[in-house]
Amino acid sequence: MSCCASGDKPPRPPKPVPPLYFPTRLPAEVQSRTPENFPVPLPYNQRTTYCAEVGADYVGKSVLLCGWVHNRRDHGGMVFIDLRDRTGLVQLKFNPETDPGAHTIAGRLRSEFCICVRGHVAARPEGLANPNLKSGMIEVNVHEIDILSESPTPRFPIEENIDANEELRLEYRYLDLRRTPMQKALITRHRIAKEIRDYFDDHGFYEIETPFLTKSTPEGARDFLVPSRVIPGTFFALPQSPQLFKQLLMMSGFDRYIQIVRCFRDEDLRADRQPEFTQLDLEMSFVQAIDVQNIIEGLIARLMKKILGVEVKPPFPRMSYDQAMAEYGIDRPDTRYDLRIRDVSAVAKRCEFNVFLDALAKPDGCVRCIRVPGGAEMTRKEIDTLTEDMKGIGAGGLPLVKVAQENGAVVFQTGIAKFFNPQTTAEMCAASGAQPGDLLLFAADRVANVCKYLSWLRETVAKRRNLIPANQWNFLWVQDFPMFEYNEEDGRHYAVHHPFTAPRDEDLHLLDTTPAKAKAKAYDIVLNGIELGGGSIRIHRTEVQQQVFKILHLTPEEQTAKFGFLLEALRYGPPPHGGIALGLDRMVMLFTGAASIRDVFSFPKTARAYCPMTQAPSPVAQAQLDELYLRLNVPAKPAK
RNA sequence: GGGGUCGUAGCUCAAUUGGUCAGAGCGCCGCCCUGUCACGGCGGAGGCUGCGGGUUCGAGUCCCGUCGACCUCGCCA
Repeated sequence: MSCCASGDKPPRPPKPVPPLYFPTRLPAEVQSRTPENFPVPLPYNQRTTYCAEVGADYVGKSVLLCGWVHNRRDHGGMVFIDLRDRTGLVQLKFNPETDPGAHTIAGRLRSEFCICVRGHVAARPEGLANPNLKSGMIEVNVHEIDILSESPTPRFPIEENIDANEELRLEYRYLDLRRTPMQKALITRHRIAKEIRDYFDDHGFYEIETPFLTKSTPEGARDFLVPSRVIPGTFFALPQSPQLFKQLLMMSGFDRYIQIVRCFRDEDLRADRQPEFTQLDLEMSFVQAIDVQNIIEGLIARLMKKILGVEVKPPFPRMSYDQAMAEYGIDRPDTRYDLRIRDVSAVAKRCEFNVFLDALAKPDGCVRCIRVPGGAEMTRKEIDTLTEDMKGIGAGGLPLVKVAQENGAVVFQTGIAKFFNPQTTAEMCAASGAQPGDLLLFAADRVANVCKYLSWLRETVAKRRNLIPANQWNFLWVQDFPMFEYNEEDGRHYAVHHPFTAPRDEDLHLLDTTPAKAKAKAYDIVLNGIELGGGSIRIHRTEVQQQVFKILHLTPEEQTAKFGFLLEALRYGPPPHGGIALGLDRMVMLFTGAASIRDVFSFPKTARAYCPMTQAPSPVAQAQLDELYLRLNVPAKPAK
């Protein structure tokens, strides 16, 4: 863009070259001595080392250090500054008697000023070492200082632990990232990524990039769309994953592929979800599930060892999807604690409790429960809170009984105890394994809801009652997922994993007859109840792929329109292949102990996918819309 | 889209049933202080209680709406 309205102006004089350092303004009496004390700016490009690296071996040596003012302790005479960089802190000492010029400037320093100092390193006097600092044995006697840039007081302190509100931290993300825990998280993230690349390089994988501007996928998450300027009325989608590209790379014969790759999904966010996130994506040719699992187990063992110093020993336990759902109510069970789900429908059927009876009358209705050992001690308040929270996730309520002993007989108390007679009480105890002192929590509804409620209860009770052991790393493979899930509302099947997942060989024939019964060659890797990733062996035969598409209600025309390139590629000698994708962000989160995925992103977004720092997303100029042939259709807010 | 928690000084929070309730700690500013490292001492500044309505003699407090943050259900093949 030109800023000149008229063309005939004389050439502007060249702009003065900005000084290499922020001019240090001194009080008059000191400024007059500047040429003497500070003949040239300090050569900040010749840094000796990082702050926390200055140790006993530097004693007596001259050092040049750069960093930020972390803290100032001004005694009127002596001034101490903690200088901070990405390694940590070092104490600077300004002595008015030996270095009056530097001392005067030290008086002007404020938090987060960026400075460069030269001085000599001295061992701290006896008894004055600071054991909390890595460089606490020494200090730097500063002779010269340059203020490279100043800073207003930050809206929140740059400290290890802060409780500033997160929106504010995101608005000033660059300041938040100066904090040690944030730096540690991103540095750990780097180390994990590097370790991953080294590992796969060792195992003969090639990292190959795939497009971000690609084709919208019909199923799965909502796509982020990018309009094409060149072909009006058409759109790219940002990839939800490089799934098809990596399969095509197998067809190209690369045999072993990995990529640490950004993926995009336009869905509502959570504490462990961002709209753009990073996957470790891999694909291998001529493999079965066990081969992919072996590779991943090796990777995880190596990461755990190198990053955390923890030994884990493959192979990891395997669990079928059916078992996971039956015992844990979820396809990613946390096996660090028990609280397993028991089906008690048979006994419930004979209780005069309408909630149970109504549930059992429904199609695939059931009554299941979890037994909380010693849970009878839970207070009324705890139980009421639990009940309220259950309603919050959609349950009608929380039927429960406390198990007690009276005159040598086991009895139920409180809650729905009155619906049990001695006979059903005994049978319920047998079915649930209940002992006196326990609490039984029930859910009665259709299976899907019961699983949802009880898996939530399991996790919540375990957390609230501190049943989760610390420092335990329970890796688990969940496998034998169903191929499809039948949706009653629109009367069709949906892929549980994705439409390219191969059925088990022995279930191939079920695709013709009862596809809902077919199991897939799919596997998820779960750590402590968190899904780290999932993968599958893919379909490499055209006719099977077409059959699966058909079950998914894709007409041959739709198949061609959406996946023609894949079906075509499958004609040209595709190798059997399979792979997996792991959520890198979640992995970093677990390795660093971060509470939120936002803490392992450099610049994350809020729950509304908004960036308080850049204020993205934002409106664009009409001209930009015109260029893309777009017209907005934003509904006005309904007035009330 | 549903449920929950929250919004008061730069930051974190308090303010009894609606009634001297505009408060504290930290931070910030000024002065003093030569061994601090959560330095210390004295003094000071700083507020549209998210925003908009309503009830009331009176609202930070109650009601309605709205905006935003976080958690969660749906959603995320």
